[in-house]
Amino acid sequence: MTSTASLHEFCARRGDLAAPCRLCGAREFNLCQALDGGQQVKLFALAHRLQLGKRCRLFSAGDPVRYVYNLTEGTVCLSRSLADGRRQILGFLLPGDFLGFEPGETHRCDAETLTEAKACRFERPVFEEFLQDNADAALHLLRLASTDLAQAARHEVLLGRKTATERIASFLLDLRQRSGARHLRTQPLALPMTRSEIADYTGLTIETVSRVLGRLRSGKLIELIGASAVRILDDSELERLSGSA
Amino acid sequence: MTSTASLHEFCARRGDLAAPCRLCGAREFNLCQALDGGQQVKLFALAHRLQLGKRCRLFSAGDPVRYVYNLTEGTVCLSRSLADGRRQILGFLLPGDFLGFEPGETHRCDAETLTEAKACRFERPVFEEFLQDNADAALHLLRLASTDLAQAARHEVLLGRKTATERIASFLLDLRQRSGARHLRTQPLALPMTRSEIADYTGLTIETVSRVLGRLRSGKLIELIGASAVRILDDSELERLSGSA
DNA sequence: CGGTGGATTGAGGTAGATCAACATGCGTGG
DNA sequence: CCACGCATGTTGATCTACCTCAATCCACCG
Repeated sequence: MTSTASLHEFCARRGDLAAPCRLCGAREFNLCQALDGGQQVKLFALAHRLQLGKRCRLFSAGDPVRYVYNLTEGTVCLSRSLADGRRQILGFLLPGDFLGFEPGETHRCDAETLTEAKACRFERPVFEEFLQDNADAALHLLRLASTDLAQAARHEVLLGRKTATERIASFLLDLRQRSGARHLRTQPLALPMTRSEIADYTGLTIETVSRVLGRLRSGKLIELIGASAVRILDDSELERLSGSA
Repeated sequence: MTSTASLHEFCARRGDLAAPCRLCGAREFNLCQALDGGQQVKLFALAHRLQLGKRCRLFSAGDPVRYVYNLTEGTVCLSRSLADGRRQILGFLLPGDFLGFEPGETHRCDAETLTEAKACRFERPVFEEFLQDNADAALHLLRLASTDLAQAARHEVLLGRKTATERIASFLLDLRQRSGARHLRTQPLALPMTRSEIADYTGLTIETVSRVLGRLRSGKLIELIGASAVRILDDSELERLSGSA
C-alpha cells in the first residue's frame, strides 16, 4: 500500500508550487508535483514522463483505457467524430490538465497534441488504487472533474445558443483566461490550433471563423499576428460581444 | 468522524438494491441507499428528504452552494441562460442522478423539476467531510462525474455537428436508453418536458422540434401519444437517422 | 363546455454553409 | 539565402436548413 499522506497538506507544506516539479517539470499544481519528494513511491515508480511531438495521438475513441495522463507542457485537443467525418472538438487542454480518466473500459474520444508536449502517464489500475488509498487525491480529482463539467456546460451554451461572433469572442476570452491561469503568455495570445480546429470547437466552418476573425480585426477589437496568435485590443467590447461566456 | 466502511462493499453485502431505500425510497443504487441501515449516522442525521412539486426550483445560477442533492424520483432539468433569455438545457436528470456538486462557492446553472419529484438533500460541508473520510464514496462520485462528462461530450457533438433530425433522433434514443437503465417505462416513453424544453436541449426552436417529430411520425418511425409520450416504432431506422449518438 | 397555454402548420427571411477562386506563409531543397 | 510548392487561410457568390413571424389547432383544466 502507498502512503496515505494528504495531497493538499503536502502541497501546501511545499509552498513552492511555482518551481518546476522534479518529476515532470510542470509549473502548475497537479498530481505529478504532489508526488515530488518520493512520498508516493509506488506511483512514482510507475509514472512515465512522455515527450510528445506535434500532432501526436495519445489515444483514440474505442481504445482500451490503459493510462491516465497529466499534461505538463503543450496543448492537447480532445475530440469526437461522427461516422461521416464530422468532428466536434470538446476542448483544448493546457498544462496541468488531466486526461484519459474514463468510467468505462474504452476511450470515448480522441486525444491529440497540437504542439510538442510533455505529459506524465500513469497505469490506470495503479492510479485507481492510489485514489482508493487517498481520499484527498480522489476529492481533488473530483473537483477537477466538476470544473471540467462546468466548462462543458459553458461549451454547450456556446454550441447550442450563441451566434458565430459570440462563439469566436467567447472562445478567445476563454482561451486567454485559461492560459492566464496557467501563467502562459496572454498578450499576444498563442493560437496553437488551426482555423479548422477552431471551427470544430465552435461548431462553425473555417470560412465563418476566418470571416468573423476578419471582422473583429477590422473593428479593431483584436490584432492578428500571423495566423497563430492574437492580441486582444478591446477587452470590454469583446466581452460584450461574447454574450457573457 | 463517520465510519469508513466501504460504500461498494456495503451495497454489495446488502444485495437487495431493487428494494426501496428506507431513507429515501429510491430503487436505484445511490448514496442514500448506501446510507440505509444507520451506518453513516452523521450524514443520515443531516440528510433531508425533499418532496417537490412540478416546476419547482432547486437552485439558480449564482446561488451559494449549500446543498448536494440525490434525485430519487421524478425528472429535473439543468439549464444555463444568457442575459437576453436564450436558454440552453444541459440535461434532464433521472432518478439516481446527483446534482448540485460544484467546485466553486456558487451554482453555475439552474435546476428545476419537470414533474413532481423526491430528492435527498445533504449539507455541503458535511457531504464533503464524508467524502474525505470515504475514498470509496469519493471514487464512486468521481465515476459518476466522469459519466456526466461523457454525456456532456455526446451532447456537445449533438449541438455542434448534428442536423435537426439527428438531434431529435439522438435525444429520443438517449432518453429511452437512460430511462431503461433506471427501470422506467420505455414503451411508450414519457416525455415530461415541453417542446420548448426539447428545443432548448437540442439547440433548435419549438417549431423545428414539432416539424421533425411530425416528419418522424408520418415516416412511421415513432407514434406520438398526446404531446408527452412517444412509442418508438422503428428502432434501427431511428438509430441510423441519429448519426450514431 | 369554453378558455387558455402548449403544439402544429404555413410563408417567408436570414445566418451561416457551401462552392469556388485566390492569397499567404512556411518548410524544403537547391 | 532564396525560390518553389503546398498547406493553410482569406475572400467572394450563392444556396439552404433552420429561424422568425403569424395563424390556427388541440388537449387539458376548471
